[in-house]
Amino acid sequence: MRSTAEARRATVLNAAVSAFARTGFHATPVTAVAAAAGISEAYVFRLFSGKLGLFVAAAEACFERIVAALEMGAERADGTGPQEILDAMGDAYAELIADRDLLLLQVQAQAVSDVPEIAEAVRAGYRRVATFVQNRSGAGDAQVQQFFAYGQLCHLIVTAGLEQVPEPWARALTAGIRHP
Amino acid sequence: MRSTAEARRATVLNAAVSAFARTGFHATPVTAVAAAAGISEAYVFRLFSGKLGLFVAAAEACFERIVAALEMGAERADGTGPQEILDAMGDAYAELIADRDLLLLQVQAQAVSDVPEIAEAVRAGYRRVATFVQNRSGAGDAQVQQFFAYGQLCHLIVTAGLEQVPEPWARALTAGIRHP
DNA sequence: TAAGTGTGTGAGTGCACACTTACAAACAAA
DNA sequence: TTTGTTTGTAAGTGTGCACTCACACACTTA
Repeated sequence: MRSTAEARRATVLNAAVSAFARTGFHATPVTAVAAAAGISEAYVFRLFSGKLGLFVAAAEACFERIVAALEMGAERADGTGPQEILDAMGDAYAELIADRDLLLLQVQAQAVSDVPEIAEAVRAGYRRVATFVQNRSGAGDAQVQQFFAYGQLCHLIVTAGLEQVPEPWARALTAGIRHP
Repeated sequence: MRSTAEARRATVLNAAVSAFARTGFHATPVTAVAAAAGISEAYVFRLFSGKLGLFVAAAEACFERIVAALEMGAERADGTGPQEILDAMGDAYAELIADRDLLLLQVQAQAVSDVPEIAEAVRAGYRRVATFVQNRSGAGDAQVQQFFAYGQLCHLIVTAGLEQVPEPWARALTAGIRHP
């Protein structure tokens, strides 16, 4: 036995997050994530229930990591006020722009939410993230809403590569967004 | 001659916007948009240079319509101040939630922006929309940025169907967003 | 009427890819 | 050593789909 199935599942999941983030659900063959994980395609199908199951698992892992990143951010907040914690979380989230994977996978998942299982995973993920942000920061609805609005703006900035665009309209959209 | 190629191109484009909005680039066969347009698949390929060209054309049409919708909104603004015009545009954009097509196609296009031609179309589209918003409203960078941030939040609300979710976190995210 | 031009399609072709199956090797327990 | 279980794969299978091509019909012009 080379390794346990559980360990394999974890490495496959990592590969899946990256692969699906880059090329999306329909454009990433499971051979690609199998190759990235260093195992055969057939074994991926044994470890996960089809491509859809793999994608849903990757999405769940994605939201899990986002909550972890926000928690890390909140811990190094300057103060204990809601807005201070929210700002610290925002900085932590903006740093994920370096990763790209977690940002992009959310966009990919939203795009394929005509598949009911994926839509449910997206809702569950945002439920998890949003309730965490509410509870951890103690902020009001309007503040939380603003937090997520600017988070979504990050998705546009990353997917369209607006950081690289020197024109005024792009500067306006990216102003104040931390880049690492 | 049943019709001119130009007229056909327009109806195909309408069908393409709807079809791609729902199922995205990779998951919509051009047979689907051909069927929706009431013509053969082969003729679609004669009217457009491949599936990619069709998608890019659809995306461009999408942004064109968005600018038109914002213009309509701006015209019925209460006052002439930047924020008043911006708010009126925001209401107009929120009404597009009823359409879904224009909202969703943006999400789909962003998701496939690993294809260079599509990324460029997205940038061109947002350049068009953002400069229009800037010029037409006369608002400052921060206001414009906020406008787009909440616009992107609309995309999340629509794709995840958050309007239908009665839980507090979803209410927080959707608060104040006009539904028609 | 003959030739030319624009509109339209049926019937392929080839390939990518989701998923299966038959099989093998490593390890454990008896 | 034998039997069983888990990890792993090579080699298919079937299907969906992007794109092509040969061909036909409508309409115009000389």
